[in-house]
Amino acid sequence: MSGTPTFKRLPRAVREQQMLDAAVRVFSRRGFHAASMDEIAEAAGISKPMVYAYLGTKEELFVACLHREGTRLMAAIAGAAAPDLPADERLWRGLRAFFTFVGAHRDGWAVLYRQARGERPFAAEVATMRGRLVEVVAGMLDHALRARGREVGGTDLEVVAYALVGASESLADWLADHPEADPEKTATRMMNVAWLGADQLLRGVTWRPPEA
Amino acid sequence: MSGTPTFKRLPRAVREQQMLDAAVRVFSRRGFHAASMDEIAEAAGISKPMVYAYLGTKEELFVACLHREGTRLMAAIAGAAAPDLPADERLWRGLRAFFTFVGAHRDGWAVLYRQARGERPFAAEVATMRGRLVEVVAGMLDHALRARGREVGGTDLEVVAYALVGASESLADWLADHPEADPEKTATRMMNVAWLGADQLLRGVTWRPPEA
DNA sequence: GCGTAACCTTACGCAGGAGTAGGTATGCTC
DNA sequence: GAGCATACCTACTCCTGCGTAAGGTTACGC
Repeated sequence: MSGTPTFKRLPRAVREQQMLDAAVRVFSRRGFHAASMDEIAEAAGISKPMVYAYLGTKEELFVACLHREGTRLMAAIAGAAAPDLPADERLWRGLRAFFTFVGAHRDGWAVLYRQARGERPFAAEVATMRGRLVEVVAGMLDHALRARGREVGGTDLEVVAYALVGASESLADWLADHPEADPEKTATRMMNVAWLGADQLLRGVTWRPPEA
Repeated sequence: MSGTPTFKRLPRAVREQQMLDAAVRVFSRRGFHAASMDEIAEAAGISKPMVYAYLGTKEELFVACLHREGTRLMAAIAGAAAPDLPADERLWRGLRAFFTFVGAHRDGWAVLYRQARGERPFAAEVATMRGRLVEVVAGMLDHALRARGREVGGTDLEVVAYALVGASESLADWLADHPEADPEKTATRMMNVAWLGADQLLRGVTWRPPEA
């Protein structure tokens, strides 16, 4: 029987990556629960027991996806935003790397941001990653503040950083749904909002609620 | 058999609200798929067939939750941000209403923001709601711009509005996880970031990427 | 050339959970 | 107080999809 000449045999490392690719694609569209292991196996061009043999249960497979995509994303950002640059330059490079990455890995982004957030066992994983990002941004702001001889409460700083990260994520999500949009231009827009606001804050300008 | 004297009979409208309350609570914790109709029924103090009789299938039940919580949220914001106020005042009141609502309806927020986003059939629903919000914010910015004799491209405006909404959502999510945090204070922090940045933009200040 | 290990398959067991059938109790109307 | 509609229940059916058992096939070392 040589109708379909039984696909080539491949070394484990290669197959694992193929499986992860397929899993990310399927998870991104269907979500964790609605995705079936059969569909993932088929998308990977392999049979189901192979997936179990190499990557473990469905949950472990999802975590593996999360780790791979998350690590790649963080590496892209960290690689771009060298710590010895001035704050605005660092922010700019980080943002550009971020949006470029999302533009080039829409599925991975969808898994990280849309699917993993709500599902009980995975949310913590993502939260930790975001936490590291927030810390970096907050550290950047703090550094810039001290350079200007000013100081701001830790929580305030953290919350501002959180807002900036959130805005970026949100724009990234917009980008993921608009394939025609330019990542670099999106990064510029984000930079406009983020930096102009942050810059004001750094100068000591603040807004206060009306007394009424 | 009067061990548990079979709970009181209640009119349909009341039971429906109890069921929705329970559903929102369960969906917010477990997500759409992981939540079981049995658990929801039990949380509502009722048996499963009643849920089907009143609210329909699981999917319809989820949509009903989405609608109720979404409508409440939008009403809270719209009721606070009267269109005849100056832009900053409007933004401030809208934000305050938003964060107050989220602080008081954490479960509803979790369903809207964490659970409904990824799941295929529901994401569109939420996207539409967010779209309306973005439009309102963009309209506000546009109005403020014209009042200062300036004008900005539609896409630019929309993207900035999107970023502001995203940052707010993100902070709201932070708030949902920090019961001790004060909604009003969070709103003030958000206003600081949003308005200072927006204000700069309105004045025509922009940031440009370095030529390098 | 032959054992052995790694790669890969078909075919199944089994659990959990969506949705329903069919029946019971309670209040409301006249 | 008979009849009817509405509120409510227990106890099923059936399907989907996770995870596995048991067996075939290709490469590689010696």
